[in-house]
Amino acid sequence: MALEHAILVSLLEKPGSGYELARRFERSIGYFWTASHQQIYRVLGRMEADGRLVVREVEQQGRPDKKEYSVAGPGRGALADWLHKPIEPESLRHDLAVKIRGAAFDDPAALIREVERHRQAHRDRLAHYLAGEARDFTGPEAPAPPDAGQELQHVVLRGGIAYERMTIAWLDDVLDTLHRLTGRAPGPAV
Amino acid sequence: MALEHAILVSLLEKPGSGYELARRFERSIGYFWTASHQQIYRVLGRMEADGRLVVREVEQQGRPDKKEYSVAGPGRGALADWLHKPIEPESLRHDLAVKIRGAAFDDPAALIREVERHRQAHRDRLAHYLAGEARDFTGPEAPAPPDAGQELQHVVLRGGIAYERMTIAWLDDVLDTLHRLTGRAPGPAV
DNA sequence: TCCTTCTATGCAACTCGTTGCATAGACAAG
DNA sequence: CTTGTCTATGCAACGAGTTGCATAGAAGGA
Repeated sequence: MALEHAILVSLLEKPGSGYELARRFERSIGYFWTASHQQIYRVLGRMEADGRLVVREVEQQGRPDKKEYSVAGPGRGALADWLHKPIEPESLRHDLAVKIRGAAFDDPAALIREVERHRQAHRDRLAHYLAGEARDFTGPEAPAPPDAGQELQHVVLRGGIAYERMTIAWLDDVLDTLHRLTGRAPGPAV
Repeated sequence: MALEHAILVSLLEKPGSGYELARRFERSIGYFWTASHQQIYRVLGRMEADGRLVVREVEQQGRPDKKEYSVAGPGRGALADWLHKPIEPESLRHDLAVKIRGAAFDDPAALIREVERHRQAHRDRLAHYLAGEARDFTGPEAPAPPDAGQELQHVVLRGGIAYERMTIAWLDDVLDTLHRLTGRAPGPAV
């Protein structure tokens, strides 16, 4: 149930509504965890019922009212418990790799466009991460000296950057392989 | 439902029982997709009911009988459909990153052991992958020249190797950061 | 006026994935 | 002869995650 913990961390960094959390999960938190708004609202409701969060109705001008959540004592305790408990090193779930291996039973050439599309998506993400890094950590606007929270956010972001760079390089390798196979043996190869 | 497709690919590479598939998902297929035996048996049953797989009872000596599954025409068609349909670039789900960011609200030093443990697990996986690569692709026993299927399996494995190397380097970065924070500001830092 | 977009919250139904448990044949060690 | 291990299959219950739909206030444009 790591979504709960990701929400606790995000709300400790800054209280917010379900809608705001959903947007954070599209950017900074989204570097390492994703969630849809339906999931977030459901979990927020449960955590509030369990006493891990407190909610405050906030009236707004020019917008619908919102419910701002923040972390209660038991929520902080639950997060601390989880932080002190070992977790299993996660395993990959990589659809594209399944496709690549499946291409042996279809037309490898047909996969080239798909791989190029993914490569572009990763290039876009990398650019986005680098822009965020410059804005928040390495640029002239960045706070100096950073506190522990910022150091930790930065090292997580560096992980995202390393991941995207590695993935782009690997997709280049995949494209080379597909071109080689296509040149050598056009059409289905089984 | 990529598990279905991963099973189809694996059974096209070589027919097998649920038990055998579960073991493959602990090794070669497991480089990029994981599944427990319960999940596999359930999906195998459904796919057989849907006519995507055919099953054959095989009597064995010195072992319980097994059910050997292989891919039927409709299964191959379903795989081809999926291969030709674009998929979304996957997003990460990285528990450890949640913990690292959460450490700002706890004791960063307490995380060092956990990160070291993960680092060791990734080193072990890397060694395992490299051994597999030498055995199947780059060593003297490897088939030469490889066919398309082997080329594609190899490039996927190279992706796993690149991922592990990247992750180990990143975890070193994380450890440096945690040591720096611990030396500078022992105890909780919020 | 209607349409769209953005903010904001939520339900219902379904599939996917995990956890715990159960069964059972074959074989080896003690 | 019991215990443990490996092979082999499976159910039941639950929690996690996705998809589709619904509602509603505020703002801006056609």
